[in-house]
Amino acid sequence: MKEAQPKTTAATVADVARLSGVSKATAARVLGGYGTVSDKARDAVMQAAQALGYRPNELARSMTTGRSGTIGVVVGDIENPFFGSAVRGISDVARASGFNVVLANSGEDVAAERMAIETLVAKRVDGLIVSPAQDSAIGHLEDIGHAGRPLVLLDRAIAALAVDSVTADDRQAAEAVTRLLVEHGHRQIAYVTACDTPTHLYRDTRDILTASVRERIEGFLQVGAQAGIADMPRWVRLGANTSDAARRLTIDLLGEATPPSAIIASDSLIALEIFKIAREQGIAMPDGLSLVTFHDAAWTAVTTPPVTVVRQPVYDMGEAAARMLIERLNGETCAPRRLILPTQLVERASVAVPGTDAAGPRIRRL
Amino acid sequence: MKEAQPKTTAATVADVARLSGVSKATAARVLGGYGTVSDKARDAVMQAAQALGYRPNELARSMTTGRSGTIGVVVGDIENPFFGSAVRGISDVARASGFNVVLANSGEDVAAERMAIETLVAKRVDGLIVSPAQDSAIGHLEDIGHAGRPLVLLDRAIAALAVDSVTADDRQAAEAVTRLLVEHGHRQIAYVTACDTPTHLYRDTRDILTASVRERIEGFLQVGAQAGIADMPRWVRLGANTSDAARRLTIDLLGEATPPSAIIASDSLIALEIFKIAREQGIAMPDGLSLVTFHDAAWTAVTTPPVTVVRQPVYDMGEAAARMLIERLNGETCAPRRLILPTQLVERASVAVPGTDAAGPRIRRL
DNA sequence: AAGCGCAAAGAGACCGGTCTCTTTTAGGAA
DNA sequence: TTCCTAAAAGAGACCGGTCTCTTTGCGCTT
Repeated sequence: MKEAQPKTTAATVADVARLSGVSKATAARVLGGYGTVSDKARDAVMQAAQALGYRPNELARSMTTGRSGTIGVVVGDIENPFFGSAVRGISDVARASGFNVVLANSGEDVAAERMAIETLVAKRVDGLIVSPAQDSAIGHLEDIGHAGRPLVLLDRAIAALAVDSVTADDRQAAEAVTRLLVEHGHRQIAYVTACDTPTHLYRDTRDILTASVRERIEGFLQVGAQAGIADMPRWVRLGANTSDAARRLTIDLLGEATPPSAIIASDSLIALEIFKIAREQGIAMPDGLSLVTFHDAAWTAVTTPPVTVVRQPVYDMGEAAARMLIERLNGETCAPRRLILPTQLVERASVAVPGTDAAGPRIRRL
Repeated sequence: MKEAQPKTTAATVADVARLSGVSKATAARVLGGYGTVSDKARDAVMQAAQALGYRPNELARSMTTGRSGTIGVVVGDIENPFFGSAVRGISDVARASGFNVVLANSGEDVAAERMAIETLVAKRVDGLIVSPAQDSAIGHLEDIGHAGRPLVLLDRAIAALAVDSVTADDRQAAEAVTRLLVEHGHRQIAYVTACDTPTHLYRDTRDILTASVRERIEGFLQVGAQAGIADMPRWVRLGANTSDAARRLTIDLLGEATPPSAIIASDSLIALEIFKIAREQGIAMPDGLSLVTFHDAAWTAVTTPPVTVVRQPVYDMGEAAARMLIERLNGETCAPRRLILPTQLVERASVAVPGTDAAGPRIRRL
């Protein structure tokens, strides 16, 4: 048994070169797959590499080439199936193009997001895909550009930032949802979101720092106002960013003097909590309470009643973001593209005319 | 405006040293936070770094130190909420200890898994956490050890591999679930899993290459046999690895001459499909069909009826895996630890005595 | 005043690749 | 046979940090 390979330290090109009796440069050419080498030399090098169990050091490679073959992704919460799908879309495209994905969780916290981005840039990822927690503090996002790395915003565009973005048509979707409820006769419609302000209170759409949510609330308010509903802003509820918070908030909401007859949930995690509470409190759905949620999570089709949802093309959004980023990495220099993908209102059975037993007139809307 | 910073290329320690009038070594000491430096020098260097917008190159740093501050994670499918939670657990612990997470998807394909691991090792991650798709081909897993990186197996242990692992007590859980069903009077109990063999047919537990699933099936078969149910193996169904496949398989299963009166789903994605089909076909649950699933996915509490599940401490498993890995990185050299976390049978209302209207006798089991 | 010890700073090798530039070798044309 | 050209191989700088080893400078002892 002559397996006596030094094991103390991994084999390098220099080691392989020495064993195969060629120069370091030639060995590097073979192992790195560039330049021209004779068949004879190639064979010798390959054999030596095999014998030594040579594994390239991608770190060293990246340092000289300046490319790491890695894209950084910063999302709010991977546990949220919304981001789960998006990340899957990203990583499928990435892999197909030979890129790796480094994932970081921001927990929707700007400070954490800033740190994550700093680390990723320091690690020399080739580019980044970020779902920015807020669109007010954008210094750290601009830094990405300064560092010469392309950035693609996912799910949340930022007007002040001239970079590629992929979002769903949140505004339009919110309008459609609100209109659907209004047309069913609802006048007390609440909008519940994980998004928050320092005061936990809603006063102005300018206080909402998450772009997608702001758009939705604007659409919600506008359609409500158009329908002649007074004091729409009072129906906006912020801070449902954990299941506990969502719970407490919903219970308070339903216990108010004039509770809502319909709730719009800003994500499927919130919708789930609302669903649970309605069930616990014996509120019949949709008669006692109508519910619509953003994000067509898998479970929404399977409840009783199944939930009417805004279907966002989440996986596709991830794919598109990755594709745009990789185009930039391949030298694309066109003006920033703001891709807005259409959504789909999937009517199931969680919306009814308030206070009736029947599911009410089936009104088709897109 | 004297912002004329060269912008062509990022500032390096050498640049900072030059501007601040100290040696490269001193500048490096300040910027790298090691060695001893005078306050005067420190100030000068910091100021220069500020002026030049210096950002450390983590790549170069990793190359000399040999540590990248990164842990690699390879899972079957991030879109599966099971892995979503686990990854969240991993990344929370990682971040708290100053590590980054590089995520790779294997799609439960060994070849993809091998490639992912190879890349991660080449990128010099400090250690890996892997959910191995199969426990037959383990060469690429052994290579991780050869490369001097610790490995922790997540959710699926491999007897032949002497490394740390974190799993749920799958065997025990499967036994409890099967016993629950048997005690309710079920004799036709099917087990549906995403796991597959080349023939798509189940013949022997040795054909099952995913450790956790094998354990479960063994427990399932044993309890069934003990209860005197003949030909248990015929109830094992493989290959429900996409929602389409799960669908087709379930439809076939329910259409057989003697359909099952109860189904055990190996993961929540499969359970969801089964639920959908039952609803479509007008099969009342639990009277017409009992259902139990592994993984306490959020939605299982909210359906009608809510689903009886095996609660696995998924987030905790991720946390534990990360913790064990980091211990190894900090020099822990004890014998491989095989951590098996207990599960919990959460009885809800999807299990009943077959063919009755009532939910049957409520039998407590753990 | 000489000697000692330690903090602070500098010089330069090193990590493991890539890549430019130079030198050697081989093959074909004149 | 000589010359020219292109392919193949080699030498060594370089990427941007870390780190060892050496030198310098200062305060303190005796």
